[in-house]
Amino acid sequence: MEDKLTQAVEDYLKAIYELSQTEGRASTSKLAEYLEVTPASVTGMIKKLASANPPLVDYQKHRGVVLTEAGMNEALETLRHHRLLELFLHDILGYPWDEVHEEAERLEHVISEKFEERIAAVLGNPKHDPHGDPIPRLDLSMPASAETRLSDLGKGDSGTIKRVRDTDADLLRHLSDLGVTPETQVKVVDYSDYDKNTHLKIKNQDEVVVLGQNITEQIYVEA
Amino acid sequence: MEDKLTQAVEDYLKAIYELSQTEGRASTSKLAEYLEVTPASVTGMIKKLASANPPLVDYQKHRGVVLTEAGMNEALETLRHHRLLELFLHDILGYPWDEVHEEAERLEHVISEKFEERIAAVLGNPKHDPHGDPIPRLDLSMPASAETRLSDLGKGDSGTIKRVRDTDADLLRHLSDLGVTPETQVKVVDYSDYDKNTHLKIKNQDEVVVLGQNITEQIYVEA
DNA sequence: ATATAAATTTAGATTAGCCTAAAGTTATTT
DNA sequence: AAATAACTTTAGGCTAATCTAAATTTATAT
Repeated sequence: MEDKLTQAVEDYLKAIYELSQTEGRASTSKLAEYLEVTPASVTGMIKKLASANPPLVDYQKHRGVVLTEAGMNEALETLRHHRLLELFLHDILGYPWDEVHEEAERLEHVISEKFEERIAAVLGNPKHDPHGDPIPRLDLSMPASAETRLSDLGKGDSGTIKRVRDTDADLLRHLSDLGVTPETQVKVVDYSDYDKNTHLKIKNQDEVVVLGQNITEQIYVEA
Repeated sequence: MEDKLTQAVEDYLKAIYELSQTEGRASTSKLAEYLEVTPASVTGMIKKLASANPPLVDYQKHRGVVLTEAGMNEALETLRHHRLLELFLHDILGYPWDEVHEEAERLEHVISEKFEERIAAVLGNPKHDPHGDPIPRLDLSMPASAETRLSDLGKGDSGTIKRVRDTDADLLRHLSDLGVTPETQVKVVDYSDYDKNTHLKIKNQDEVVVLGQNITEQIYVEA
């Protein structure tokens, strides 16, 4: 029962975790899309996860899956690896913001607990990765993190950028160019109901930047 | 033809490289022993390597394999990853001498060229790993390294430890305890023809240590 | 030169994770 | 409540890398 998990299993658990954040449960098709495999492959893997010992997911046919306690722990462990690695690549090895995700995606499955422990120490047991995502602690509890989306702010509201979803490297590069990175203070100077565009004044910068809703929904702030 | 190699293929090429160092060629059974798989598995993989495009080994039935130019380049590339990682784990993350090999063994297959480039830069383009093994350069040429074995020294000879074979963690721990590590200066104070034991005086140390031939053959010195 | 031992190869299975195509289930619309 | 659309599962295959067991080849010793 205590066999080491394969990389594919770790990826599935992480994906189920991510999708459950917004959806509550993870459907076969959403998982297939997220992992870029066919739905049939997902069904196959889900069955394995559900009949593992201990079971890693609760599975009801045609109704998708939810992580069990055991599955959640594995997902958080992998997530801790991933986010520590992202920060390590950025802070210690000088990777740019938008390149850390891809490299961490491969390394996370391969590093030992010792490696995890060492980079956590070198980084000073950090709470957030370079995109502002919270890093699960050693006991797998989660540090608090901003839940207000930039898209929720109205005209005149101010806040500090805390977090940007990290899956799209192009978007990260774009935001970095515009100066929209964690800890930046911003103010919504205008909002257009017609095209859902947010006009943003960035502290210490003259130009006002305009962001579409698809982008402002990916950015979290603290008022 | 330009597909990325699998981890197993990289391991085979590296093993063939290592065995070829001492044997000139790599036999099926030696490879099987080295890689801890059955000879049948080796035969299967060897056929694949030989019929790859471009071929990675020259294969003659019942006569073992030799690396081709292409195979040699892949082997050296993986070796560069491995040895850079060992030094990185030791110098930057504070791993003890005897634990770097195992971790590097897994990471070497997964890091990108960027990661390689970054750690090489952080380490200052080093020529040797923590065991004294030479690190292939970016162009895959090899820095010079000591070729005289400690077992070749006679009574009264002195030298500086330069290199210890890195595959056996217990041995490394043992030598570390005894104070036999790279750059240490030593003198052979006695040699027993009967039991092939070397009696070694270590600079700045009172006790004389006794090493069997199986060990002194794994250690390289510079006169 | 024949028998035996050692090394190697062949043949056939196994496992993990993926695929396509067909069949079945659930949800939505009229 | 029937038809259609959307989603999910089943069934059967594929590839990579391994295994065991049997067959073959090479080397060694009488």
